[in-house]
Amino acid sequence: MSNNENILCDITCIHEDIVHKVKEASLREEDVQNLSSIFKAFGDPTRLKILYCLKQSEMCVCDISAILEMSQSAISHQLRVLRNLRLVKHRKEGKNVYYSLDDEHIFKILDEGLEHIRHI
Amino acid sequence: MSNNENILCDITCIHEDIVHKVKEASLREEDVQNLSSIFKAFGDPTRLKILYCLKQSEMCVCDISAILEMSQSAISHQLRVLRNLRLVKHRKEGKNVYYSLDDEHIFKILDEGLEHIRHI
DNA sequence: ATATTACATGAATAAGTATTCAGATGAGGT
DNA sequence: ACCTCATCTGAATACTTATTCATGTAATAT
Repeated sequence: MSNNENILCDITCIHEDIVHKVKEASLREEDVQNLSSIFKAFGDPTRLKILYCLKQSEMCVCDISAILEMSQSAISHQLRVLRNLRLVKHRKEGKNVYYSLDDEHIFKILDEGLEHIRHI
Repeated sequence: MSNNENILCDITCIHEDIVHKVKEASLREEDVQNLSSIFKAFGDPTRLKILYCLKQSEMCVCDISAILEMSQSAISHQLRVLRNLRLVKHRKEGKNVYYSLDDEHIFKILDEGLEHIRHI
């Protein structure tokens, strides 16, 4: 190490070559934020259940709140989060609002996750 | 609807057939908890960066803290979270502890997510 | 033995977040 | 016009969590 590339953390055991290479290949901060936001959305049990419901069928808010046995307000708040992240889309029909998954990728991410836990 | 399957929420617009069918096909609560825990782990920027580093190479704690320019303690705390969820494994060698991704699935989930945000 | 290094850990604090409650909006029916 | 129903929304609260700080531990070097 010897020379001090590391002003912030005074740790001396650094494997310079690896550190340098991996640091070069870092994700852009913007991508990290976007990506972690999406995973965070999947990371709440309620939202995960909602997404899993919508994976099976388009549905209105009251359907979801009936299935999950939770208040309509709680579901609505969570749907807003999912909407803002463009994980779900909605369509108005009379008094009802129908939600569905926005993208095939959402399917895949869900399935990949499910396959993982089955595998443990 | 007429009959009251819905004691918890007194909403009356339920599409009984869909609700019934989707409720049958629900994930087990245990699976939901496990799966959301894993996604939640991916949902923190720091942890996501750590995982992305380890995707490229096995690494010791101080390497990671150098790359992310964060305190060794912060990294260590997060590594514990990842360890508890079995997303990373570790190997001791002298004073150093080397971390790496535990499973091919972790790769895939990361990549699937990345592909998603590239696609927006 | 003593000092140093790499890492782990408990406690504390600050920031974030999920749900509830109360109320608002907007569409339909009477 | 009035009421009901489906949904949304802001505020409040209770809970979770990420980082820091201080300290502990185990391995190595002197």
